Amino acid sequence: MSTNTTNQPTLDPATALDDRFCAAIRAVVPDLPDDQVKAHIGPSRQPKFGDFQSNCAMPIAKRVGMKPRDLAAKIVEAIDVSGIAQPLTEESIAGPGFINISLLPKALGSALDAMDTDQLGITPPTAPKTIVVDVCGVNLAKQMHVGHLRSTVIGDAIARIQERLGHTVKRQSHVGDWGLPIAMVVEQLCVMEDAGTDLSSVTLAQLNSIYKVVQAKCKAETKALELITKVGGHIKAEIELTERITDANAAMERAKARLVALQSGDDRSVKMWQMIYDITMAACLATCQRLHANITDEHSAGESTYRDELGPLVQDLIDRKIAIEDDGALVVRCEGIKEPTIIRKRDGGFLYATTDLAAIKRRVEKLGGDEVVYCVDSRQGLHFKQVFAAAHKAGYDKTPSGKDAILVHAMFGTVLGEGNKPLKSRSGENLNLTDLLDEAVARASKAVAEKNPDMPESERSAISEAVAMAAIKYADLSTERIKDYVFSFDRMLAFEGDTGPYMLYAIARIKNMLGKADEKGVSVDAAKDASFSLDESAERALALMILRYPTIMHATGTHHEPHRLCGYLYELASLFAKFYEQCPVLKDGVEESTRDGRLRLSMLALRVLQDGCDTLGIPTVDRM
RNA sequence: GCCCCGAUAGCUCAGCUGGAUAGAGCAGCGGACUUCUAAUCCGCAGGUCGUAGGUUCGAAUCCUACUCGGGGUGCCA
Repeated sequence: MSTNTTNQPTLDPATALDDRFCAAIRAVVPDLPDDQVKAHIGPSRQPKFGDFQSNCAMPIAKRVGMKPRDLAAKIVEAIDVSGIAQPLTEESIAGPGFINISLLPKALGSALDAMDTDQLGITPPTAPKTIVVDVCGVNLAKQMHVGHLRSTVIGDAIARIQERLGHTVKRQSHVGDWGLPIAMVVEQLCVMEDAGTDLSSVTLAQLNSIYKVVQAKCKAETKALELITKVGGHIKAEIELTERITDANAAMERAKARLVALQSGDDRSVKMWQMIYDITMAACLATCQRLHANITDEHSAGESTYRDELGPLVQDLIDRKIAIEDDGALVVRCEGIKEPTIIRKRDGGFLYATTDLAAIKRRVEKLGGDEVVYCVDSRQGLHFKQVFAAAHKAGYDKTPSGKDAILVHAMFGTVLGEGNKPLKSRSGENLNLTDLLDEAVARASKAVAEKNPDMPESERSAISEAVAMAAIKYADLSTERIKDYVFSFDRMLAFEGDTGPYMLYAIARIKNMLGKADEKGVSVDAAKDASFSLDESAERALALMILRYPTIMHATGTHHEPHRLCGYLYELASLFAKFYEQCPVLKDGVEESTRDGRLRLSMLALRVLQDGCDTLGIPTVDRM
């Protein structure tokens, strides 16, 4: 595949080389089918081999029955790389048939010039798409826990990346705000109010404990009773259990009745529900804001908003014989999936698959999604496989233009703690996200205070907050999302090596340098027109890395894998640190043209780092 | 039982969709701050890429089987 599949002019010299190589291949092997004309251009693994290499000779030679080195020789003879690279010769061919390429310094400079625009080489797509991203997904009356961290942080990053690429993004938070569990809480609050409890200042933490209590209360331990009855002889235990089950059943009945009342719009039930909704969302959206996740009220699309769409949807599926009755339940069967998708229970109730079908329909038909990306836990894998297949069978994935929308489950693994077990609090419950963030900030402020003893308290706390969020978000984003990852404060906030703070440090250093330039009377503005300084190997390495930015951004977007961009930014920051050590900029004795050329290179590196962090949703700081 | 996912240095992770001698960061050892921020940089050491086959010029990467770990699997979400 050519690197330039999106018909966008890319400034990466790799693209230009790609074109020249393809032309040469066509000239040398005219009969080769188009889909096999591939230049296989990539950056060199090692600087001694040059800047780029083409691996095209080996696969093509095999096709046409030539020796790879002979074919490479012919390509080298036929190719015209003038204006881009040093002329290619026999010497450029190495190993089994690699063709090594060194850019002309002039070409490297002009490629950087071309990239030095507001867009940093990422040009708008010729056909922008509308992409719906399912993020966050909190539940009413429940505090956010670590499980929500990934959906929020990764989901927001996926959304930002598509926005950066020039697509229209619509975030949707599928809030769990409907159904029996919520009705249980509503019922309990009604009971409490009847008993004279003042509910005007209830917090989410309190709702969370009420949620747990009512869950336990309604859970009938029928299995335990069966067991005891079977074993026999435990009359007392049997009576106790029977009583508890009777209580639980009664509580369940009241909850079900409350659900019916809520669904039919009963005034008091709805008011109580609204109160729970408001309290939950206020707290959760505040946490999203703290995480620098662009998720607000307007992105909330709770399950409750689909309530009037479920009945007609199910009827539609029945009418078109897509859904069939099976053992009293209504199911959709899809080819290649053993498990049927149940969309209506025997008792007539709908399930989460039903709501998700309605969500796909709305997201494609109403929101105009060409692509819908679900950033949800990998344990939902089968569920989404079923729902996507069912939606396709029903045609709910048809866009207004008649094409099938792309449905993607961008799944992520579990956050693990010590012993590689899912991260829990000491009491064994889900770890509260706010507590986790507070802990990170507490640790960050220690380090910030240590490094900056003279800094005013207000600035210090702002920096601590940003550094902590950057550390947590980078840790979450920088590994392949499908894998489980081990959460460790010590590693994240050691602030050394491959961490969020490393990136922030690189940015702060460049900004500081630019500030120093002003102090020294060196005009940063004037340096913006200087020609890049590219003689030193550290400068070239940094420049070549900068040029890869657009390509990396596209790859990150097509795969919905933020860790690709993280890895790139770390390499870029790392190359800048090397450049910083090896190439003095403002120090005495640096020639003016070199100084300005290095200033300009630093500024461009800064802008790419800043843009990359912004695109990932990682906050940055001016000092640290 | 069936299905999905994972396994790479002591630890935590990359490896750009098949390329040259498998790379980082921690931890360990040794160096570099009167000089643009040492939250940095340089060097040393550390590997049977879970196992066994296969595909080919070439495999951590693709195919098959197995082992171990995680998850899912008809009326919760």
